[in-house]
Amino acid sequence: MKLSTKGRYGIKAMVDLATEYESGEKLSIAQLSERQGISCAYLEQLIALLKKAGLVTAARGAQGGYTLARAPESISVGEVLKALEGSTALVDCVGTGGTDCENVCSCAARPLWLKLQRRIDDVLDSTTIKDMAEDYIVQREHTAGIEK
Amino acid sequence: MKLSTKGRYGIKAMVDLATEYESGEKLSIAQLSERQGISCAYLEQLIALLKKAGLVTAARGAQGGYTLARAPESISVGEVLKALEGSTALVDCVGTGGTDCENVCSCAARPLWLKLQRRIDDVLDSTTIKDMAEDYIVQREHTAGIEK
DNA sequence: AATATATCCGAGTAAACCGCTCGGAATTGT
DNA sequence: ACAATTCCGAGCGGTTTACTCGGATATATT
Repeated sequence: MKLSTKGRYGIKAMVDLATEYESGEKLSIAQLSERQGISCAYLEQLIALLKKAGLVTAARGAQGGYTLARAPESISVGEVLKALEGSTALVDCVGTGGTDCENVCSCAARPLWLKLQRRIDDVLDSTTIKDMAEDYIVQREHTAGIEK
Repeated sequence: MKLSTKGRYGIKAMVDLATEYESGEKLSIAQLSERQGISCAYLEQLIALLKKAGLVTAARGAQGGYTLARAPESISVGEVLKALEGSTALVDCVGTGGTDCENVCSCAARPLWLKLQRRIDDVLDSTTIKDMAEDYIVQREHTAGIEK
């Protein structure tokens, strides 16, 4: 029942990209990797997933980099997680893609999984990358203040 | 972000045991395995975890078996899951056992994980094995009716 | 045109985890 | 004594995780 680093790192990268959305600045893998403390080569793969899902756009070549494909307030955390992990379903039989489980209607646990999944998706779908970026900026400034 | 079979099978076994709690009947691994369609040898391991956590009590020897250690209404699903999976935390840094993550206060994602975890634990801690057993019994009777 | 800087892409890999099996020791009712 | 059980540790094939690496491709700058 753990979230993998894919999900965690990918979210962090998206939040970081969101902080540059207003200015339109691009961020390269190297920059993102540096700022978030994630391995370059690995991050590259995660960004590829986000790109495939149409969440970020890339500019190739020198001075290239990535930007958010849409406004951060229009991107939900759930959407990002889905792009990275394939699905946010805790149990296969409550995923959006239906189920292979043939005894759904005699499974004692299914009502619980459904309820649980609904709560999870509530949070995931109602939180946007912009919400997170705002928290992040506040935190960053606060930390900077302490270090002075 | 998947729940393993440990958690799923273990919950099913607990629910099955709950249906026999009133009568005081024991269920052997073989019976549980048969009734829930889970491999004997594997189920044995899961039950061992539940026993270690004090959720079931065992009677050894011939005519032995397992019973719930406490009333099913006093056992939350969260407790069972914790015994089986070690923790219900989606991300290590929001687990009950504190965190090893040294940059908690500069992590953009932590507020999200905290919120998400709180929602999950709400559901898990407020649902009891008895609740599930009741659903299960209703379902069983309904299915039996259809088959006639 | 050359070069440096990027993204893109596929392959590989060590370690952990999952889901499960097996063999046998210990215990206890009949 | 015997059969039915729980108890316990070890093993194991397959998948996933969390990476790394090497090189092809694109492009801004000089």
